[in-house]
Amino acid sequence: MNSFTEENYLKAIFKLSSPKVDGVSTNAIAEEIQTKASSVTDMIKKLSDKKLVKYKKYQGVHLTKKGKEIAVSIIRNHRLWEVFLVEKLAFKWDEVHDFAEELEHIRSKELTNRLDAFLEFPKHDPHGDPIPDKDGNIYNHKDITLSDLKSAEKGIVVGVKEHSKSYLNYLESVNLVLGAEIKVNDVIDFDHSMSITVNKKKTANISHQVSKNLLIKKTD
Amino acid sequence: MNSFTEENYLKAIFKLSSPKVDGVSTNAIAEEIQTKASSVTDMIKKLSDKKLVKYKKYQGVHLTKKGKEIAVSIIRNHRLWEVFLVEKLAFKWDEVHDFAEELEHIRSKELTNRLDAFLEFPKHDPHGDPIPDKDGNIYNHKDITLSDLKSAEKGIVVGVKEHSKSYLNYLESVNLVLGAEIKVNDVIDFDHSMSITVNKKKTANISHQVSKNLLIKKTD
DNA sequence: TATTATTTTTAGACAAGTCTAAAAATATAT
DNA sequence: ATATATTTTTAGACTTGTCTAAAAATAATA
Ligand SMILES: [Mn+2]
Ligand SMILES: [Mn+2]
Ligand SMILES: [Mn+2]
Ligand SMILES: [Mn+2]
Repeated sequence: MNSFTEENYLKAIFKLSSPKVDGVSTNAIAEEIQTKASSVTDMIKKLSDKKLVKYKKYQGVHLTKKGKEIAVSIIRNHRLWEVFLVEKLAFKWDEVHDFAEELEHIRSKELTNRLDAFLEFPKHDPHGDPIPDKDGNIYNHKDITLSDLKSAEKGIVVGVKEHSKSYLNYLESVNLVLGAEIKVNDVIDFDHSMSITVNKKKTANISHQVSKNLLIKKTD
Repeated sequence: MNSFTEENYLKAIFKLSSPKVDGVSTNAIAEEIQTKASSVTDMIKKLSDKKLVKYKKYQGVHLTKKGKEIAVSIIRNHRLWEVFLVEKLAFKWDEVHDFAEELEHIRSKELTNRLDAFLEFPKHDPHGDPIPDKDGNIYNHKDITLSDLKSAEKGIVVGVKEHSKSYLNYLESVNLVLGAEIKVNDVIDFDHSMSITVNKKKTANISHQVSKNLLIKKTD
C-alpha cells in the first residue's frame, strides 16, 4: 500500500504530465504540492523504487503504467465524492474540494464502483471535470475557453479550469454556472475583457482572467 | 488539529473508560490499539500536553472534556458512515467497519450533520450501536444479552457486542439480524448453550459464546 | 514484611517525510 | 567558449510514531 503522501505525489505528477513535456520537473512538482524541491527528490526516489515512476537524475520524472493507474483511480474517487457532496449532501461547488482531497484516499474498487452506481454514473464532477470510468478511461472535453470566443459567438459553460473558492463564488454571483448560455457582445482589444449576456437576461463585464478559465462548448 | 493516530488513541481510551475503572491502563490501550505499551506511554504524554487526557505516571489515564468530545464526534462519524454504506451503497453489515475506520477521521461538523440529515437522523448503526446526536449525547440501550434470557422468555435482537466478520456472517446464516424475534426453548445447564426459535419459524442451537454477544430487548 | 511477578516508564534506535544549506549539473547569456 | 544563473541533488538535521531492552514502580504472594 501507499501512503497519502505518495498518492498525492502521483496525482501531482499525473496532473503535470502532458504530451508536450517529456518528464515532469522537480520544481514543478514542488510548486504543485507546496513543498521543497529537495523533498520532491527524496520522494521521487522512493516512488522509483516502487516502480511507480521512471526516473533518471536531472531528467525529470514519468509515471509508469502502474503509477498512472493509481493516479487515475484517485482522481475518479475525488470527482465521484465531489458529486456526492453536491448532489446528495447539498454542498455548493466551492465547498467540496477539500473534503474530496481526504475522501479520495479511501481506495477500494468496490466502494468506488458502488458510489458510482449510487450516483447513477455521472460523467462530470461539479466543476465540469470528466470522471474516469471504471477502466480508467478519461474523456476530456476539448479545451475551448470563453476567451477563445469572438463577438456575437455563443456557447454553454461546461467547466472551470480554476477551482479556487473566490473564483467559483464570483462565477455564481454572475450566474456563470455549469449549463449557463453565453453570448459574447463585445471584446475589448486593450485588455481582452468582454461584455457578455448570460441566459439571454443578465449582461456582465468579464475580465480576461475570468474568461480564460471558463470552459465552453460552442453553440450554433 | 490532531493526527489520525492521536484520534485513534482517544477513541480507544473512550471505549475502555467506564464508571467502574478509575483510569485506563497503559496495557489495555496497547491491547486495544495493537501496539506496545511503551508507544502508548509516549502518546499519552503528547495527549496530556494537548490537554486531551489527564495523566499521572503509573495511575492510568482519563479523557478530559475536550478529549471526550473529540472521541464522541469520531464515533458519531463512524456510525453514520456505516449507516450510509449499508443503507445507500448496499454493503452488508460485516463489510462496513474498515471503511468507517477511515471515513471517521474526516472531521467536519458541517459534513457530519449533513450526512446525518441525508440519512434521516438514524438512531442506531447497522450493528445496533447508538449514534451520538449532534450535541454528543449517547443513548445506550441497557445491556441485556440473549444469554440473560431464561426458558420460554422472548426478545428482539437490537445489537451485537462483537463485530467480527465471522460472527456477523454466522448470525446472518441463522437469521439473527437486527429486529429478529427470539423465543428461548431450552437452556442447557452444562455449557449454557440454548435452543431458540427465530421469527416463529426456524429453530437453532446457539452456543454461549454466541448468545452472550447478542443484545436483546425483552418482549412480553 | 520480604520476595517475586507484573505493569509501566525510560533510554536509545529506526523509518517516513520534511527542511536548510551547500554542492553538482544543466541552461542561459555574453 | 566562458561566465553566470537556474535547477536539481546531496548531506545532515528534525519531527512523529514506532520498537526493543532495561530500569523503576506497583501489585501479588509467601
Ligand atoms: Mn476538486
Ligand atoms: Mn472537481
Ligand atoms: Mn464499526
Ligand atoms: Mn458499527
